[in-house]
Amino acid sequence: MTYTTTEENYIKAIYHLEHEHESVGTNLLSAAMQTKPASVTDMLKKLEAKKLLHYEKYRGFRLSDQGNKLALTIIRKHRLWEYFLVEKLGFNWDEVHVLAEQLEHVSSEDLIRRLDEFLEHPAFDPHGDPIPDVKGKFRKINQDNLLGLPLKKNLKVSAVKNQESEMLNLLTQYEIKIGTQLKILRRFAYDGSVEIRIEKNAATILSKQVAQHIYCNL
Amino acid sequence: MTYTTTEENYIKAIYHLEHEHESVGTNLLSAAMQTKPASVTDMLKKLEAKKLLHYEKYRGFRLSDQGNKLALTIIRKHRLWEYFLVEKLGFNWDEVHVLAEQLEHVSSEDLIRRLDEFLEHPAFDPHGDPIPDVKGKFRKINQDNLLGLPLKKNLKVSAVKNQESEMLNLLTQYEIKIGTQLKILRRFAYDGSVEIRIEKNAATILSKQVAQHIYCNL
DNA sequence: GTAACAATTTAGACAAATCTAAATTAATAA
DNA sequence: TTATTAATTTAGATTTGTCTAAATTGTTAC
Repeated sequence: MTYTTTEENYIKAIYHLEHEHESVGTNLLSAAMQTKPASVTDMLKKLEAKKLLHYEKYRGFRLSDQGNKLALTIIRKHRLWEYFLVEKLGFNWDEVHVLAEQLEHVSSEDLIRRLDEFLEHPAFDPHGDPIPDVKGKFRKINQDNLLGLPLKKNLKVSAVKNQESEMLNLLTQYEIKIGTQLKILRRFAYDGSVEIRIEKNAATILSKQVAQHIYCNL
Repeated sequence: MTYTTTEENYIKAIYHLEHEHESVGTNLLSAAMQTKPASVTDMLKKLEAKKLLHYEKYRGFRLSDQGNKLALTIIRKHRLWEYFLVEKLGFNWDEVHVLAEQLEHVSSEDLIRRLDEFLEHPAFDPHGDPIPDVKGKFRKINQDNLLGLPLKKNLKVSAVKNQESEMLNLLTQYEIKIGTQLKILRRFAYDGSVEIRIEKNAATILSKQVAQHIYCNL
């Protein structure tokens, strides 16, 4: 079975939404896909016909096993390409997401197998997200964001869960990247901002919006 | 200006046909694109509107300067990816054409610039075809096929101008690749076949169909 | 329990790239 | 030069993914 780029993008979006929200509906999906709810309904029917999801009209939908598997292979391709772009071609980590969105739809199992080998089977992409293996398995890591982690502990940044250039640029400004050592000094209830010390530098305050996307290992 | 994958494929096909035939028409192009002549006419109008070619109905068409430039950037991308697939990922030269057809449509000047750098500016792809530089310039080489080259001279294979897997497989069988040394012993007028000696091996006879696609430097 | 509202779906239309069948133009051959 | 043939184009339809506007279903507040 082969799938169009659009179909693949829907499947990927549904996968991510299912992991970020406990309930996913037509409206939420249409926002994520930047289309209208009516268009989503049309596509849901098509994806159900292809057995990529379970769907009952007006009641909801969720990925089938097959859909889940497809999502993982797309995510695997995306993250391998991101790793390639940063490690081999020297891109900055904030430039690669858009490119990987194109490359992830190139269809060839053989290509991905060889790319994975060439890159020596990386386990994490440049943003710290785990790369699924051929079977869709990936390392589960215990991580939380700066809003939930304990104070005064030595932490190491393990992931950044927002791929927008503006966000990643800001992090470069703060000198925060994957692997950066930091300590949470305190939280301000008023606006949810977080004071941290990065390595041995002076303390800085991160807004809640920024802090919630920075993850460290427990 | 951005172009759809289909538009790019038309432009690339027209470029190649213009270099292989002195006259290119709707029928020839439709055969190359595996579509019907009527579809070609529709696309010609669209490409003219985008100023990629000059077109007068019933009279003919040819690439404009802009179209020519676009063709060269697509060919550049295609050949760089082929080089990458063979040299870095270890593909055989007969497997890469189809993959490169997908990769060539990934749009990012930056990506190609970096890929070119990573590969250390290769001048020829794995089939011996020259890779255009950023400005669309490429090394002109004096080469001819085994039907036109002189007898009894030491020759070196510089290109194979047929990317079908069956053809390239056959060459592997004969142990012919880019750089192979050979000598033409004689030609048989009856069927156009050519007797050659490859390196120090026993003599073999190649059919006309095969011989015409093997090119050597003069 | 039902009225109001929100979420979702249907109906009908459109652009891109294609098709078939019919019409038109150009080339050629007598 | 004109008739025939070949090449090309037009007309009208189809598929994919999208849209708007209207209808339907489900949920929630009273």
